[in-house]
Amino acid sequence: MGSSDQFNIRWNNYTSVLQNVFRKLLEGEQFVDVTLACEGQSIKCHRLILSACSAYFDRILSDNPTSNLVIYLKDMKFWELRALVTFMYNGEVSISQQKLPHLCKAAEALKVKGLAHDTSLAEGDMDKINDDEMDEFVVDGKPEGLVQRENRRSPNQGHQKSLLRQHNNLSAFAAAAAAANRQPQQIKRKILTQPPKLVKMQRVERPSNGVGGNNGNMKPQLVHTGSNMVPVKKSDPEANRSASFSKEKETYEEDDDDAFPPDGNADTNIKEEQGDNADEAENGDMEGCDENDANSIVSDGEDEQNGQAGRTNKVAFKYGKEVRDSALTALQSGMTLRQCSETYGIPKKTLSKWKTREARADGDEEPASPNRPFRAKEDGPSPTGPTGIVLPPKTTMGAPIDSADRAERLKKATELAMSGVTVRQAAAHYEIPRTTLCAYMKRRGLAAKRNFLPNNGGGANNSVKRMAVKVDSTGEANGQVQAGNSSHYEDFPFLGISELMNEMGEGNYEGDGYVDGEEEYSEK
DNA sequence: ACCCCGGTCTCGAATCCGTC
DNA sequence: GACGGATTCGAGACCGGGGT
Repeated sequence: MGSSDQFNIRWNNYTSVLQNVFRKLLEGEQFVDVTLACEGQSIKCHRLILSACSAYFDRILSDNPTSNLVIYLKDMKFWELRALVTFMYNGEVSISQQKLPHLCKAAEALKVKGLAHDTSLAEGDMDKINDDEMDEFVVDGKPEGLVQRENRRSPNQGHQKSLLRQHNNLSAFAAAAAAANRQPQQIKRKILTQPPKLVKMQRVERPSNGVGGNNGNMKPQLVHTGSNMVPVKKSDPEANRSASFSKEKETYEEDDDDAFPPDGNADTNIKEEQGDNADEAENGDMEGCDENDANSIVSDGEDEQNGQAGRTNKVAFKYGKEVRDSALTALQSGMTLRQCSETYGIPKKTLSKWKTREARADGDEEPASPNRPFRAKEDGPSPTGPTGIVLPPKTTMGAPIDSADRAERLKKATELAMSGVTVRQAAAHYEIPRTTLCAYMKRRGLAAKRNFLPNNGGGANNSVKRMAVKVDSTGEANGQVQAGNSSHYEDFPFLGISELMNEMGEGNYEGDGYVDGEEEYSEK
């Protein structure tokens, strides 16, 4: 590569790191510079975060560069405020279904990005805030008497807990970074009264499975909490202690609104994650099963290289991978289950299961058959690609094919697709569903350039040049090797996948898969 | 040790869509 | 019409935990 080539340096877990930082800043009340209050209680926050995640707060804070600003939110329940703050800092919050409409209305009122539909306040709204509401701010005021709220209880009294998750609050954070630089000067207290218009929430069910879904969708998503939810018995006095932000998340039980105590805390139970990896699972790495996540390409490859049927990080280990490995090592070295359990704080049953599974894994068990192994059809004539490239002879395959054969065909089809034959042609040639081949290539960071037929003469081999394009999380070329760059076309004329991967610095691709030690990327 | 459960995650495949 | 990409859904594997 030439010295002028551009490199895109990416911090794969940037999102999760920032999320952890945000959470710690909130927990420790470090650098807080604004206080939100309602119902006689308050939460110390950061202008930067509020401004980034709420168009409403953004405008308020922009107009009031005051240090230690205290904002009273009239007509808002403290639990709503706390949940919204949690949402803005963590990108997600757990809440009972029956309280969901209340929270969403509050989010709409404050224009919380990721929860409110239109997070950008219309000009008219801004004017209204300034003219009508800001005028009502009073210095050193106390919250007015709570207005009797209308009965907004949803008719749906389901028992399902839900998890609201925000996907893109970090981008909003970056966009509003300038707000952090506003220099506060004086202390004021203000009362925010009537919030902006309320918009009925649209409930969007998260697919129970699948990788597509609504990733990146800013609409509120209702996600069922999983086994990570730790139920807290009401009888447990610890469970009823005052809520604080020193915990990963908060679970709001399904108490009636009337049951809210004055301090708004008694119904707030704490969900505490028990392991580091649980945190990881909650963070962006697995966010919405986002196949487009920057980590996906990396982790995918790693998963497949570890020989565990591509299933290492599919579910985060609750007790942490290091703890798990240490415990297993201890067991293998002769430590009893009981001793190991006491040492690592892991239930004996869980340890036993780990041990059993580890033994199975070491036994070179046959990998599970693919979910839907594509089956070979009867042989047909070898097609000729639109570019005139003569396809290699078809191999005779029985049906169904085994996993090794399948992997081999996928690999060869990929090479073929990268050599100047269309993906469709390559897929058809090796009897692979086209989309399967596309997904296979995508997971390896290989995207076929659009390959339309030449229309202005020239030999097929000259008019259609293909190259590998390393794609980033959004599916766009990340600049390492840009498609459409003629100079790069010169650099990579008709390179096979092996040469391409090596040329792009991926290294160790030797035609038999990505070589990591001895392990080829394997398909289950 | 085995089975079951609810939940999570990945992959394969079908379908739809925009582009040329 | 051909093409590649995005979306969506079903299937299967694995997780921790509980029960037997």
